[in-house]
Amino acid sequence: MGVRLRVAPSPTGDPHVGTAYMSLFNLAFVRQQGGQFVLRIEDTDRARYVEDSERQIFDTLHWLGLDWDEGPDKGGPYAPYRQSERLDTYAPFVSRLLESGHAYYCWCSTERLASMREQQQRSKRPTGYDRLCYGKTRDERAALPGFSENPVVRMFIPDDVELTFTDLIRGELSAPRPDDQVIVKADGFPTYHLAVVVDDHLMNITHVVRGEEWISSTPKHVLLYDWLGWQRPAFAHMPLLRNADRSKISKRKNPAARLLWFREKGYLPEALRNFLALMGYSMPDGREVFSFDEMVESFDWSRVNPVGPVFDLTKLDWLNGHYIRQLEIGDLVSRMVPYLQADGLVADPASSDELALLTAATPLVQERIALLSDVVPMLSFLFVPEEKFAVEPESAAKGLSGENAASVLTAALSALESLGEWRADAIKTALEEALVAGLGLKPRHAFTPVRVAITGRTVSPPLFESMELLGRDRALGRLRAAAASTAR
RNA sequence: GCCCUCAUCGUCUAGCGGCCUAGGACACCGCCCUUUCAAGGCGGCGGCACGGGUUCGAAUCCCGUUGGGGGCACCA
Repeated sequence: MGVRLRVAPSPTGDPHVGTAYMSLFNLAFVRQQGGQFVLRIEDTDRARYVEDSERQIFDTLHWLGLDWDEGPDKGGPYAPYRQSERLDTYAPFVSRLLESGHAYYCWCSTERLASMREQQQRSKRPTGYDRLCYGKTRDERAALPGFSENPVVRMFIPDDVELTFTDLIRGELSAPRPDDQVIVKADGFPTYHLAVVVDDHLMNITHVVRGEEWISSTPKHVLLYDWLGWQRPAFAHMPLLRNADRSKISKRKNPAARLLWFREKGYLPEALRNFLALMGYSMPDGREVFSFDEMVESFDWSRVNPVGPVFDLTKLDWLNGHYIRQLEIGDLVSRMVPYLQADGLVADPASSDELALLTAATPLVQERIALLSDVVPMLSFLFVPEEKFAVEPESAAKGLSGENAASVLTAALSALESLGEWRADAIKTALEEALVAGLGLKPRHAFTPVRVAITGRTVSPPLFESMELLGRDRALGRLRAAAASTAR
C-alpha cells in the first residue's frame, strides 16, 4: 500500500497559504514514495463554517497543481472525506473509551471552566481541568455549582502519559503535559483531536504532516492511538510561516496569507510552488530554482529546517519574473489575457485581432514584468480605444513640457509622415536621423517626448517596436495630438 | 503566568569539529550594456545573539543567559 498522507483544511474562510505549504511537502513525499495523497475537509466546527470556502480550497490547490488522489470531490475507498458526514463513525470509539475508563463525562459550564483557568493563571499554577466531574454521576454533579445540562466527554490523561515522540523533522521531541482534553463537544460533534485520530486511522494514514502548532497536542493523539489499540503514524511538524514581525502568519498582518491573493496578483503557480519549497527547505546541491518533480526526486525530511521562515515575498517577485521569462510566448499570452480582460482592455472572449496584437507585443514585455498583472499598465496604450488614450499627467510634465519637446515632435512628425515602410527599424532610422543627427540631441532626450506621446508614459516597452504595433495612423495621430498640446 | 520549542547577512538559506578569511540566492549600492524601463554581465555592502565550558581545534558538541515562536478552548 505504501505511504498515505493527507491534508486536512477547515472550510472556515479563504483558503490559507499554510494549506498549500503543507500540501506541497505532503505531496513531495507522497510522490517520491509512490503513495496516496488524501484531501479531507475538517468541518466539525459549525460556528466557523463558511459556505463557499470548500470550493475555493479545491480551486486554489488545483490552480497550484497540488492534486490529491482521494477527496470529497473525487471520492475514494475511504469516503466520505468530510468529517461532518462521518459523525456516526466516531460514536463507537467514544463508547469504547468511556467503557475502558479512558474518558469520562463532564458537565462543567464554560463559565466555571473560564474562572478556574483564570484563577490557576493568577496563582501561577499550570492551567488544566480540575476533574470535578470525574467519577460522578449526572445527579451527583448536578448538585454542585457550575453545572450545565449537556455534558462533554473528556480524556482521562494518566499521570504517566508519554510526553516524547519522534518527529521526522525535529528528531526526539517532548511536548507539554496535556489537560483532560475534550473529545466530544456538548453539541455531540467530535473535537479535532478525536476526529483526526479516528479518521487518520480509518483512512490508513501513515504519515501525519502538519504545522508546528500541533506539537503540543501530539501526546493526546498518541494516547488515543494507544488506547484504541492502533498503530501510531509517523509525525512531521513543519515550521510555521511568519509575518514580518515573526508571529504566526495571519491574514490580518499579511495579505499573502490568503492563497487566492497570489492568483489575483498574477503570480505563476509554478513560481509560488518553487517559492514555498524554499521556505524551510533546500536542495542538496543548493539550487534555488527547481521544479516540483526535481524536489520530489531528492526530497528528504532531514533537509527541512525547523526554523519558521518569514514569509517575505521579495524573492518570489524575482522568481515569478524569472519563470515568466522562461515561458513560451503563446503560453504567456494566454496567461496574461485574463488580467487585460479584468481591466476591460481585451474582450471576453478575446478576438483573434486582439490575440494577434498581444502575441506580437508580448516579446516586448516578457522581460519587463514581474507579475502577470503588470502587463496592464505596460500595454494599455496598445489596447485602449483611441478616444480614451491619454498621457499620464506626470509623464506629460516630464516628457512634453521641456524646451525641446515641441521641436522634437514636429521633426518626428515630418520624418515619419513621409516614411515608406512602417516598420520598427525604418522608424528607428528615420527618428535617429531627424532627432539625433538633425537636432543634435542625445538619444534619451530625443526619444522621451516621442515615447510619452505614443505610450502616454515615460516608461514603456521599446519605442520603435511599440510604434510599429500601434500602426501608422494611431501613432501619427498621437504625435499630432502631443505636438498640439505643446504648442499651446 | 505555566509548558514546549527555536536561534548563521535585511530576507530565504548552505554548513552537521579542521575544507570557514562562514558559501549561495533575493534585496540594496556601484559600474558596464542601453531609446525609457527592464533583462543581462561585473563588482560591493552585509551575518554565526551573548557568556561560559569540552577539544590541539567550534558556526558546528554541552550548560546558562537573552531573544523569538507555538501551545495552555466544548477552534482547527
